[in-house]
Amino acid sequence: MNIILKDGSTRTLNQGATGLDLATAISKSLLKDALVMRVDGALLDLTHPLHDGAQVEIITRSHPAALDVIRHDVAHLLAEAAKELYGDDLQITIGPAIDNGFYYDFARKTPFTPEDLEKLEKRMAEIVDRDEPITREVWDRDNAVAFFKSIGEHYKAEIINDLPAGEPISLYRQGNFIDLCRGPHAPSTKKVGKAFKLLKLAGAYWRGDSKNAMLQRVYGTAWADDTQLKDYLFKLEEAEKRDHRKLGKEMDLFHMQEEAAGSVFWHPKGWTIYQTLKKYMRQKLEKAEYVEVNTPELVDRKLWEASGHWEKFGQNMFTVQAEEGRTLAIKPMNCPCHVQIFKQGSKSYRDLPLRMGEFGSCHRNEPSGAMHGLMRVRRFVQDDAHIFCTEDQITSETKSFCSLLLGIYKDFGFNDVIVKFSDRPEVRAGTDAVWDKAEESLKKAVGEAGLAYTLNPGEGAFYGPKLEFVLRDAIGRDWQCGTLQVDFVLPERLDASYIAEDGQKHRPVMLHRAIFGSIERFIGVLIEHYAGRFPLWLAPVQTVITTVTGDADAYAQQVFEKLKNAGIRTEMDLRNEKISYKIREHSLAKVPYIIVLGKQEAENGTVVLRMLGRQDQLTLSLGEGIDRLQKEAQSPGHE
RNA sequence: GCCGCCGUGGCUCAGUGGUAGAGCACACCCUUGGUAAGGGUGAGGUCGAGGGUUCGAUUCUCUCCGGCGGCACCA
Repeated sequence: MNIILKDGSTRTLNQGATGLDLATAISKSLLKDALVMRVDGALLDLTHPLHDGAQVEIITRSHPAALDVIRHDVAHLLAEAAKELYGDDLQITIGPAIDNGFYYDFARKTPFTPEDLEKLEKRMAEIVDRDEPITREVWDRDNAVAFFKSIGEHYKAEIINDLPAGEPISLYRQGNFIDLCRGPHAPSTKKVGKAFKLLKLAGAYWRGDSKNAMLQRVYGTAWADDTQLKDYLFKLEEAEKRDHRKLGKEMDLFHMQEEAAGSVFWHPKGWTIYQTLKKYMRQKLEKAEYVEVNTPELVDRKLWEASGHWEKFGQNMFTVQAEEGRTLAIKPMNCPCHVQIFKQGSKSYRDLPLRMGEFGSCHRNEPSGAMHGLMRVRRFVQDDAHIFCTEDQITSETKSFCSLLLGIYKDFGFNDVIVKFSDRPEVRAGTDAVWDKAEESLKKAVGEAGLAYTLNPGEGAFYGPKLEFVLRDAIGRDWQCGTLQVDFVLPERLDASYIAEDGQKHRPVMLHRAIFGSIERFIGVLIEHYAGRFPLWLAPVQTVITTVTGDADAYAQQVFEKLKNAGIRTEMDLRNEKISYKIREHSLAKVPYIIVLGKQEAENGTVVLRMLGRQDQLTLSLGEGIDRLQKEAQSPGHE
């Protein structure tokens, strides 16, 4: 029979030949590196028989498609090792490949310990050395269920029972270990290699449902070779160094404490960043013709009942008992209040689109386990705004919002932005007809804005579909920050209207939108993105003036006053310490410019600018120095 | 909220069934030194909170609170 290879050439093989036979026929080195193969577009085991006319690509370990196979293989190594070590007390469940690695969920009464991870890892390496052949078998469904039940693997039996009828039940065997699995897998455990590492233990619900039993999940990473593994582990270390919780403490930006779990105590330096960002955003919004408002934080539950929040999200709202049994809720979002402002006086179509922004303080009672530094808090401020517009204006408003957002992200060096489109969730307000309309308008608008998007089914807000804007930071991690949500429901529920050209009352559409998302979270992202080394315009302390000896103190005082008057955020360090000591300290504090002054500078009226992390320095006249700093300290897009 | 781990001076961490240590930071003194740690002395902790076991608990145990890693959640 004839096999067509990737380069278009053909090979003639005997009837019934497998991928292994093909690889053997091509070259020894290919056979050595081959893991699986792609036949007519589908990944298969190399042991799978080929058919005449098949298009075949052998996937070697360096192939991009190999990583998932390797990770899946390693998950099986882990399961085999776990069965061998803890078999009496342990059931296997599922173990897929994920980004950068894999996990395996086990049901076991005894909790795993970190020492268990070491033991498991060792055993996995032994299994690789054993070079156990990995073979595929197709079983009859009932036999498979009975088999897994007989060996005490009830989770596996349940999975098989739930597989759609007609789906072949394939089992993979390696050594004494047998697992239900779709495959494909490498031909033997030796081929999987040892570029893996077990990383952490965690709990995870069976089938991802919090009503189900809690399983023990073991996470690991796996790669094609040791270099890739090392690179990844290095990257993890890098990410840890950038952790905003660690840097926030080191740089004295903010702190949290248990008396206010989930809320931030902003220190002067952190608050400077916060205010700078807010000021920057205000400028941008003003230019984009938004108006800014401010609304109450305590609002009667009646309004939340009317808006639908009480029913859908009441559990996450903090409430306060006011006099006479009146219940107030601390606002979890600003939209109902904005509708109240919109409703004051009568609105004409001429008033639309009305873009209403607020840096409103919101509280949400997040579950205790959800909190995470600045990234997930109970009290935060959004750069929130609601655009009241007509249906016809959805497209143009979405387009201009997208361009505003992309421009702003660019100012922070976020040039990679992914857009996700989330459509109707199961729990929702509004009729299907309204949802059809909302989803359709939003899709059209994104298309016209020229943005590609991926679909995020069922993830929309309860009142409407949404766009989520995900940015990629300096070390390649994704953060969801911006959002735009189309809402036909809230104006209806809260009875907002405007008078259209026909003289009749019409419902406006609301677009809920944010660019930073929560300012708290955005600062967290920025700290990690910049690794604490903020650009000058954001740096809480822009320069520190420090002297070589006390002789220059008087001159330093002059420079300090001038810089302050020029609006530069400056600190002075006249301590009786060696200059290298002071430079080290301020460098570690990530101050962008250290200004070193000594006798020479005092005599010549100059300043020496030392940029963070650089050895070379700039000697300028005081005037030039101030000009330079002032220019660089302006926020992007400043006029 | 769920599973596991953790909670010791301002910070990072060690340690023990007989009420505690290190480094850095801090204070004072000496040192006036030109680009990433000069030296000395000193002060500082009811060992997360509350019960229990014990002659005695920071240490063992339970409950609670908070943090960390995930899961679930995320308007």
